[in-house]
Amino acid sequence: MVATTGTGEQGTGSEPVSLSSSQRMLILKALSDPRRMEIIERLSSCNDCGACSDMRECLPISAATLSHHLHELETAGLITIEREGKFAHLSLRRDVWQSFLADLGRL
Amino acid sequence: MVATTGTGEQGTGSEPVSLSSSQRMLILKALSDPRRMEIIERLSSCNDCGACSDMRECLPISAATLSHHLHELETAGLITIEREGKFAHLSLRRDVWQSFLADLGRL
DNA sequence: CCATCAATTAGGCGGTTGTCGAAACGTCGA
DNA sequence: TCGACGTTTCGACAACCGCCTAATTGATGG
Repeated sequence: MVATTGTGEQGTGSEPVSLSSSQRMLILKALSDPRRMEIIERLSSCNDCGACSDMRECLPISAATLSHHLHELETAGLITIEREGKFAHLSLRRDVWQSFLADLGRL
Repeated sequence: MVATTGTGEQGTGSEPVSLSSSQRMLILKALSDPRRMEIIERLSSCNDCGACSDMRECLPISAATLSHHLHELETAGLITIEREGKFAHLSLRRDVWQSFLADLGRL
């Protein structure tokens, strides 16, 4: 999906990863939807509180639509979805987020 | 369109402006298209070299399509289009850009 | 005055995308 | 085992979007 740090996975790491321009485009496309942006904001504010169902209580969308949005965010590399039994735990990939911002700042 | 600094217009200023969340969304939508992102990159690298026709030489799109993209970037507040006679001079609004980045970084 | 040129507008075409309901899948508890 | 539940997949539909050509506007110069 997205480049890992190469020095080992660390979940919501904060060290820099390098993003290709197509990955940056994927991220921008992912963020261009209000619902997805709101998901990212929510994940960013609470460190690890994200189960899918928690999101549904806040967003006025069906489960199918939420799943679709989460898939796109995951494809863009912005979030990690850990499946445990029935539940899906979401977390923001802060390393990717930081690299994305650094990328835009370097313009 | 977009909030000015309030202390006077300065074109490609660099002091902070405050963006509403709908303006931020407009910017994200504007950036989610590869062509528009490329326009922003190009404007960012050369300070004031932007006439519409210069852009057309680099982007493989028709004049109508370019005009459409420029209009969206202008609506989002990311660029300024100064019309002088036949020509349109483009410039990146660096103040807006910086505020946008700061906004995302504050997540 | 008219031809030319830069840019915008109008209108339409085709592909993409957000959305949903329904069905399927996998897990957990009774 | 069976039903309930969280999540995903499927199939479809409507809206949106990027793109073009053609027509228009507005300015410049012969």
